[in-house]
Order: sequence, then structure tokens, then C-alpha cells
Amino acid sequence: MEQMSRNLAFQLKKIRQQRHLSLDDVAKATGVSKAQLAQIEKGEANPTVSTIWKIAAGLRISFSSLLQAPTAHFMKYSSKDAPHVDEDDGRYRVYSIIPYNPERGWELYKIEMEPGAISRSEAHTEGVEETVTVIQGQAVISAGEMHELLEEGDTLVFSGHQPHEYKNTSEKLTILHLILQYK
Amino acid sequence: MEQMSRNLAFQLKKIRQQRHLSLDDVAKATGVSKAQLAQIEKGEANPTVSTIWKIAAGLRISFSSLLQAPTAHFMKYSSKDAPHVDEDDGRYRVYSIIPYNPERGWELYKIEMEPGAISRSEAHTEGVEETVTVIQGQAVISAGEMHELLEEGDTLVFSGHQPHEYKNTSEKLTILHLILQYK
DNA sequence: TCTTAATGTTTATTAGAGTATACATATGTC
DNA sequence: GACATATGTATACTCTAATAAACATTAAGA
Repeated sequence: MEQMSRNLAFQLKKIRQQRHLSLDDVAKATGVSKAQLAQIEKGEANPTVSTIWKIAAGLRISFSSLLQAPTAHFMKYSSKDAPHVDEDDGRYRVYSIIPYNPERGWELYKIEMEPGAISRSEAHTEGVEETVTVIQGQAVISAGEMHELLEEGDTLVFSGHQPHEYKNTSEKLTILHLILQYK
Repeated sequence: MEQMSRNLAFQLKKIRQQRHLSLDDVAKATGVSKAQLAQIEKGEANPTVSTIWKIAAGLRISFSSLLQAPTAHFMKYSSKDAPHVDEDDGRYRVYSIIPYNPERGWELYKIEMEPGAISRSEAHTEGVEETVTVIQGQAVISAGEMHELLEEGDTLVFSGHQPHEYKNTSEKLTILHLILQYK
């Protein structure tokens, strides 16, 4: 969320410096106050869309070039911090490893299923694709009329717009990685 | 500028209705208050980036799908209202027909040049492409080392990253259309 | 050295973004 | 018909985005 502010900060500063403009220059070109521009470049601002519009228009650039994430990141997500949700009386546990992010377009979950644990999902909104990999144990995945037994190392891709079901058919704890991709 | 608000209004409402969600549903999913969401959908709000982030993340959509302009427009720009700038003692007049817009990426000018009028431009920032069409009269366009005489109906495209010059070499008023395209 | 100009920073103020709450209006359903 | 639930609207309040102005800092010229 202040992800965005960081992107903006980075991109605006980059463009401004590439063009050898001062804050005053940009303020004049865009109609946004110098103080606000400085705040934005420091990532300490939460500008409104009209401010972003003014900056983009004044600088003759697109939104994407302003909101784009700078390329290389280096960011650790600890599975210890991952929030989790339980189903099936705690025998089916879902951990959010990488939360959804509008720039990325997908999210990653780890799922732990006790033997026999089961989870049913209604169809989600159109355009969701699920990619499940079995890290340990085995599971039967059903989606609509289709069924598939997955064992360690197997991966299944299917469209989430139909009701589907995950079931641990083994005698041990099953662990899955689930990627949800939104169109 | 409230162009943006309109886009947002349109796209948010569209997505919400496609998914059969109420304002309360969206408020719960995104963490943005119902009142604010209502304002946004009416185009009466000027949300901050963090609010847009929350909406996009909560609804699992990208920014572009929120900020995108709805397809068909129907918008008249009157040349009477066009602001204009003079150069060369008023003998070179520039009218902004379509102002720059971050979604569009280009702008359109009409230029009127009295006989003999001349205009020189420094190199603008990298990645600007100029497309000049002679509507009436004739003009010599120079860019860097290149020169070209354009007569009625002729069009020239050149890169604006070098110093360039427009000159009316005819005995009558010359009128140009100039499109500036930014990368 | 002193002055001037150009830059970014800090501060005080105001305008409005965002929230929470209460209100209005349906649409069932018993 | 009365009650409950779900939906969008309107209102009062808080917090902060945005501005304008003063300030600090540096560099350049005379």
C-alpha cells in the first residue's frame, strides 16, 4: 500500500532527474506544489488521483510510467508472519504467503491438510486460475466434473470459475502450494 | 482530471455489478468505507492512491482495470475555446486543440504562420515524435541537419529530440496541424 | 567578501478525503 | 400488515492531502 508511494517516489524522482528538472520546474509544469512533490519523492505522501493526473499530464507521461514498480526488488516474506485461516475444524489450514498485489496480479498460499481433511470452494469470479502443487503427501482435486489424484511433485492447473474441492486422501499431513492468478 | 474520477466511477460500478456485490460487500472486501465507495461511483470523489490500492487489492484487480477509460466517448473540442500562445511577435500562433492526456499519450495543435514567420524549438525530451501536416500554404521544416519543404496536404514525421524549426516560406497564411506523441 | 539566484526543506493553514453513524427505501416472509 | 433484512443515501466529524510562505543551503558572479 505504501508500496505505491514507493513506486511513485522512485519513478517521479527518476524522471525528474533524467530531465534535469528542479522541484520548482515540476511544480510549474504540473501545478502541484513543490512541498507536495518533495513529499511524494520521499515516499511520505499519499496523493490523490487528481494530483497524479496533474503530474502525469504536466510531464507528458502515462500513469503506468508513474505507478510502475521499479524493476529489482529484494523482499523477504516470512512464513512465520503469514496470516492463516482454518477450515474443517482446523484440519485444513490456509497460510497466505504472498498476499495479492494489484501490480503482480496473483497471490500464493500454503495449505496444510490433515489426513482426510477436505475443503470445498464455490465458484469464484470469472477469470481466476488455480495452480496447485503438492509439496508433501497427496491430494485429490476436483473441479466441476473433473477429478485428479496428485502426489508429491505433481501440479494441476484449473479454472476456478467452477465449484471445486481439495481432499487429502493419504495417511499423513499433506502440504500444497496454491497460486491464484486473476485476469 | 475529473476525467479520472469518471473512469473510476464507471469501472468500479461495472466490476461491482458484474460480480453482484453491494457497497457493503465491497467495503468489507476492501476496507474502504461504504460512503467513500458511493462517492467514487458517483464520480464525486478524488480518492488517494492508498484508497485505490485497497480497492484494487480487495477486488483482486489491476490498476489499469480501475483507471481505464470506458471505451466509447463522444466529446467535442471547440477550436474557439482553444487556448493559444504567440511567438515571433504574434505572427506565429499556436492553438492547443486537444490537450495532452495521460491516457492518450499525445496532443494536437493547430499552428498559424504569417508569411515569413518562423519558430525555433530546442530539442525536447527524448522520445517525442512530431507529425506535421500542412493544411494550407507551405512551410519548410528543419530538424537537425534535415530540411523539407511541405506543401498543402504534405505530412512530415520527425523526432523532436533535436533542435528544429518551422518557417512559412509562402506569401500567404500557412496553417499546420501538429501532433506531438510522447513515448 | 558580499550579493544574488537556484535549489530543497520546514512550517502553518486550509480544503477536502475518509470514516462512522444514522437515515431512507425497498424486498421479502412470517 | 408488521417485522426483518439488505441496499443505497445523507450528515457530522476527524484527519490529512495540498498549498503558500518562510527558511536553510549551496553555488556562482561581481
